[in-house]
Amino acid sequence: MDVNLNRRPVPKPDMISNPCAACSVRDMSICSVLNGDELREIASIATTLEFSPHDPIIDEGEPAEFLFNVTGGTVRLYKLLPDGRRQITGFLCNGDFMGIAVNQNYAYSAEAVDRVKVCRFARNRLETLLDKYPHLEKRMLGMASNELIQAQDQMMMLGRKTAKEKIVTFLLSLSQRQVKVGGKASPVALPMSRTDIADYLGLTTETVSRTFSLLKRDHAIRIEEGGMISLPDIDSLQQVADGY
Amino acid sequence: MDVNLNRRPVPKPDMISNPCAACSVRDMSICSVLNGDELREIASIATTLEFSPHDPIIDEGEPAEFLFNVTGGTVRLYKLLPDGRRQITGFLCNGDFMGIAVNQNYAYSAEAVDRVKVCRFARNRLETLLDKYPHLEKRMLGMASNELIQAQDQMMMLGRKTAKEKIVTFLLSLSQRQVKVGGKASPVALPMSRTDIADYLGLTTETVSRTFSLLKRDHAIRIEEGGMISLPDIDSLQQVADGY
DNA sequence: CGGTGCATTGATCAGAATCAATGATCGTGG
DNA sequence: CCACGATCATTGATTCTGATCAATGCACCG
Repeated sequence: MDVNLNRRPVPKPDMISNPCAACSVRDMSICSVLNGDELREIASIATTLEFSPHDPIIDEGEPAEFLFNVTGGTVRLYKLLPDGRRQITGFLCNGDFMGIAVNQNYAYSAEAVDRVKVCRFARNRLETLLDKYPHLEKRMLGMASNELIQAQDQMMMLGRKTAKEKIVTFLLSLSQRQVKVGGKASPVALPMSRTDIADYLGLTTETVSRTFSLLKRDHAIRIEEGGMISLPDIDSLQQVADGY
Repeated sequence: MDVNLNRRPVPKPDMISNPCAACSVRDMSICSVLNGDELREIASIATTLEFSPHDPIIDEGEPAEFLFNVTGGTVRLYKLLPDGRRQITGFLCNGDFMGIAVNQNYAYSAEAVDRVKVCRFARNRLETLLDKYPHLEKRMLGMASNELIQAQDQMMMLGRKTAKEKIVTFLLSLSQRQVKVGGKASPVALPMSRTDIADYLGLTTETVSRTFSLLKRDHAIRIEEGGMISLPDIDSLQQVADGY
């Protein structure tokens, strides 16, 4: 997913005067509701950062000083129990906003899955902007609503679906996400490890692996070059995911 | 949707001029940020309704015409799979807002657990008010944030906790809720059935029942008059809930 | 080449589900 | 007022899904 390994892109002229205007994920992010001047203003409080795989981005419990917009790569959000059990609450990518669910302190941790680019805002300065631009605040509320809906689907998955249903639901959600950002539905990229998938679905790595093997055997999925997974019959997978 | 079975309550005098000012849950609800005039205004677009146990309040998939504030009783939010498996995504009570996680259509269903009172707003009229009063919108965003944090805790519970940990976590959350609305921590009221608890925790009724028996045997909980559950040692229960 | 980390596969186990029966509670009507 | 039925909760016996324990395979990299 945009693994820009070595060099960073050479800034184009318009990126210097108004970098956010040239942002590739602007349409999907909170920034989609901002006009040119507003974009310039938000650019002035934004810092772009890059993270390597496994780098921590935020730590649960720390003061919530910053909010983030993911502009490249994949981020995992997770919580830990004292004995080390981990629940990944979501994978974020292009355009996703990180830090809505925050009071004084972060309620979860975040790490880079692959090479990640983010846009970072100081919390208090972003809040000033929110006060100034109610339509930005409205946009945030809209994004929070969507996250809540997703969270409920996730609860259904964790509480009531079988291992097979979970895996298929997961693959379909990745597929839909790819479509939403303008990609193809079928060969799905899996940047995260089996352990990550397990901790997201409430399973173990072994069960994830076995379930993949099962789906392969039944020709419900096929492994392509570079670990991409193709979904030959999305409709029938959707039936499986919904428990029919 | 509007299943107001018999009669509605007789309004008291102050409820007529400004019913919301007298609302017992105002401090906890979205309305806490509104002043006298604003309260009068929101009152003008609000309808109070009552529901009996098991009455449907909203239906997943229906157009999201209304939003609600719970002012009494307990509401269960849930989603269903086609084969009938149910996941309860939350129990709402006094002061909770219902409908943040809503686009054009409701993303979940809601039913009355016991006798429920709500304040109902037409969605479009409430949105007009949100545009007019940015601090109300800010309040909504704050409530949405809190719901997201809760949702993440819920995911951790569903995905990674054992049956015993789930039940104890659940009891403690009820206890904390009681404290938040000004009640006592220890004898906890359980208005919902074992089946509801099971569908909330991703368990079966039998497992819920067995786990209660286990906790009773170990003197971790005690059943009081009227089905109230007392928690003799909240600190040690907290240890269990956190998986130590 | 050998090491390290990740994925797969196998064997066994355990926690919770399922199937089944009994018990408690409550509302209703005789 | 009691008896009956309905609903819900509890308990027991058994099954089964997914976890755990363990070994092997595979790819990447110094």
